[in-house]
Amino acid sequence: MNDELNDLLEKHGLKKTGPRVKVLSVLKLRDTAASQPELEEIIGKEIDRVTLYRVLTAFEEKGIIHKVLDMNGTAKYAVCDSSCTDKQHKDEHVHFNCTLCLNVYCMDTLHIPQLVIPAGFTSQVVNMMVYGICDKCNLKLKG
Amino acid sequence: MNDELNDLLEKHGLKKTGPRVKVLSVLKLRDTAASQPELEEIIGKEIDRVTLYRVLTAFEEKGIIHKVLDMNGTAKYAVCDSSCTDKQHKDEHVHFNCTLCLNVYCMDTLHIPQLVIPAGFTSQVVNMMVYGICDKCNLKLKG
DNA sequence: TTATTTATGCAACAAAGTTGCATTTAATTA
DNA sequence: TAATTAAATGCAACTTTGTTGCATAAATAA
Repeated sequence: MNDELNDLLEKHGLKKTGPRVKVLSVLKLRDTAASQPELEEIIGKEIDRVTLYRVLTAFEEKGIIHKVLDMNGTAKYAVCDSSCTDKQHKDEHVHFNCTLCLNVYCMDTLHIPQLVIPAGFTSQVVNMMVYGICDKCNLKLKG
Repeated sequence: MNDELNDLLEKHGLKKTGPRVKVLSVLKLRDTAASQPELEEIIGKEIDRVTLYRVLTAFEEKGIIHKVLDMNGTAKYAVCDSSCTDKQHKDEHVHFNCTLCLNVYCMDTLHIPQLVIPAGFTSQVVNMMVYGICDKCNLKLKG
């Protein structure tokens, strides 16, 4: 696993530092996107708050992770599909934000429908977020 | 115009207060969504910061306006279609966030495509945001 | 192994949003 | 119309998320 992380960092031209390897390993293991405050809680004070923000920003710029805003406007990050680069993010999938547990899921299989936008406007990126109850919370409610 | 605003407040069971009429009149005249900080700048210190937040929250709960998050995670508000109520928001249209002027437009004519979401998940609201260059900024760039 | 570039940690700051409480105002009722 | 009451406002203080500047430390290159 550590080799994989090192390769990923190297491939994107990032130095292999403690904080970067740690953050990347945490994100890789999750099935939901994580915010800086969440990572801070998971990792603890071994990594500085500001470093977390900078690591996340660096990863995003290099196309290792992508950013999604949750329903509160908090930035959450998830590991990108391996085809992402610093030139182009291929995160054009739908995201799901659970209104109970607040988790954000990448719906990798759901890709965003094409839109015809009005003349005069130019589209760069399209974002689609479904708010609702996730599978785990639904189980808790019904079960 | 003032009659119209009063009617709107009354219809939704809200007292007609100075701050509410003022905020509603400002929002009605705009073609882009406004955040609390923007409203604060437009209106000035005649209305308290906290009151602005509370007025916006009240309007949203009653279905007079709807909330959209811009690319920075800041909440922006726009007047709803008249068919909105506190029970159901009919703001299922696409929003456009200009990456230059940061304005958020309601694309009232573009409605959000239907999605089939995975089993186990329950959808409540769907949000679709297009990021790009708006018509006015495109004119400035090309003209 | 040293030099150089880059990343980290710390402190301080900034913006957006929230909470508690006293005061004022709008609507109600007498 | 005046008194009552419920709700809205203003103010102060606070919280959370995110940013900036700068000195120190660590990773790669020479």
